[in-house]
Amino acid sequence: MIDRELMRGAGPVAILKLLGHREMYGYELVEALETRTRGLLAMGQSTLYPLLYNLEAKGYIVSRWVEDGARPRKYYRLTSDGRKRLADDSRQWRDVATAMEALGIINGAEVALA
Amino acid sequence: MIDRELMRGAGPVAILKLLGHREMYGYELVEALETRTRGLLAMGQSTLYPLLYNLEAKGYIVSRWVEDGARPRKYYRLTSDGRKRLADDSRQWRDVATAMEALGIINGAEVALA
DNA sequence: ACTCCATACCTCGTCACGCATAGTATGTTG
DNA sequence: CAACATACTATGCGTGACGAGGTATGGAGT
Repeated sequence: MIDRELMRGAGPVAILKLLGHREMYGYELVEALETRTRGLLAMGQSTLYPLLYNLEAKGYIVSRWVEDGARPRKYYRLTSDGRKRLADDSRQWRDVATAMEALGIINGAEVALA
Repeated sequence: MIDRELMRGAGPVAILKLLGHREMYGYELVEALETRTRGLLAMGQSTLYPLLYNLEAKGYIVSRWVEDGARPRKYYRLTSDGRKRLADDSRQWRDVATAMEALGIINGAEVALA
């Protein structure tokens, strides 16, 4: 399991990325993170739901209730602002990964950034 | 510049890694992060110093004052606990990088973890 | 029928941490 | 002799993860 502080940086991007494909509901996201990342980025409901409310409040995602099936579900999808945010966050993650490699933390190479 | 939440996960490991090579003092670390990561992981003094105090309080690093030169400097070095923590954090970072790749955030591949 | 687990949502309180801001003190440079 | 660089310290605000606890319904086993 991953540390809390690492999750702070990784959580939102992961959610935005998943919602970038198709609309999904909360419980589904919890399971998707568990299976798609083999538990590495797994987060509980008490982490996910507030995170979703936060992303919605900031306008990166929007929700709609669907009452068709057995239980009511709240589906979320990305807004255009959300796509921008996802693109920006992804760039930041690539940057950090680059820096981590430069320091020799991710890979053993440890070269100064040229 | 990277977001503060991302820094929360990246900051401590980066410092531990730098101190893994040789003992360094605060101001030197600020500059090392700036140059070694091309500003990607740059942090100000008000972020670094409290971070150092925190790592020392947890026993991952120890400090000693050196009065030889022009100004007094406080040098920090890793403890054996610090090495363990560095090893553990590095593993977590590799895990997160793996998960980010699986989600297609770092690289475009986007494969499920096999 | 009844129990238990899975599904699906929501809420509150605690704790940690980044960093802006501000302060102190000395060496170096124009 | 005024700026600027070096070097460390202290404080307060805002943000967010997550444990713990709560509600309600569907399905599976006995």
